[in-house]
Amino acid sequence: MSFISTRSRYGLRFLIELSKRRNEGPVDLGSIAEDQAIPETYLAKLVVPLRNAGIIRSARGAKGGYELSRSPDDITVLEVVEVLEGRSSLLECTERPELCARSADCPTLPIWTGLEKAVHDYLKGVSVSDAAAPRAPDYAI
Amino acid sequence: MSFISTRSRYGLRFLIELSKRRNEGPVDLGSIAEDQAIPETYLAKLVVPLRNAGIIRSARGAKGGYELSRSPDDITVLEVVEVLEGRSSLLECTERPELCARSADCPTLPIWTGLEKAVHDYLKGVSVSDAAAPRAPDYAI
DNA sequence: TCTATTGATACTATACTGGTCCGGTTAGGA
DNA sequence: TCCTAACCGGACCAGTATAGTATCAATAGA
Repeated sequence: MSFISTRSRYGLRFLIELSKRRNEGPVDLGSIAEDQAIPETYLAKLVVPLRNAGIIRSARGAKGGYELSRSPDDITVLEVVEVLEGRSSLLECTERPELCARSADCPTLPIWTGLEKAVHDYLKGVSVSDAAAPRAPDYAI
Repeated sequence: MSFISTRSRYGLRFLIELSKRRNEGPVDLGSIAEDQAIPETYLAKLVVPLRNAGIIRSARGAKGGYELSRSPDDITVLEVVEVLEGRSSLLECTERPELCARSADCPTLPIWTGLEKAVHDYLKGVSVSDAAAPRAPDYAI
């Protein structure tokens, strides 16, 4: 549907689970997939970019699984979204203005750039540990 | 690609043109399509929801065309985006939480709701006349 | 009536989303 | 050592959205 697809949404829920189960050692994908009701094979694919980005680390073999490789305080939702959506931007125009011949004097460009910044600032201000917190914090409505 | 597709982008540029050519009478689609370098047949489709929403009005026949039916101060970019993207939300979860069985205690829902609000507030604060202004106003970077 | 212009509908190519499937690799434990 | 739980990687697929194109009808001015 959009900028925030199931990739980000599932991925974030996965990371929240990992943060709740810290110091249990590696958590296997299947158990998270099951209790988050996310198709395991699909989740398995989301996990790849998260690992490549250094957000989680994996352990292979029996008793293997995944764990956060950093404190959940240090993982912003912005980073998760960028990694999982594979782009940092809502719009090509703001990310690569050179692709648009009109960008130099496009009257709408500053609007989209401003929107981008609003989104960016908001997402950067929320971390995985905020998300995992039991009570609704101040980023909520 | 996303929440802000060519529909919103073309549509907004179209409205900005109309606002610049106010009191010329109805402006024909072809001339705007040409100088904005937007495929005319595509733009013709975007114009329909804008008319239905009461943002523009049309005149048929020779010397026909389109004009803003309100002051460009009274048309927010939020309205344009909502009308042209056909939804008000980046996410199903925030728009129709009842569709998701988990929404009641989904830890990520407040995050997406907050993001939604940030986007909404920003877009509501910019009008077509702001966009048409020659100098970059304060909504810009 | 001729012609410019909107209005409405149907069609299409391409890419993205949200998956599934399957064979292979790694490593812990009996 | 061998079994098996778990990760790894790639191919594949159906459905939907995006960005158009094409065609024809309706309307109004000259």
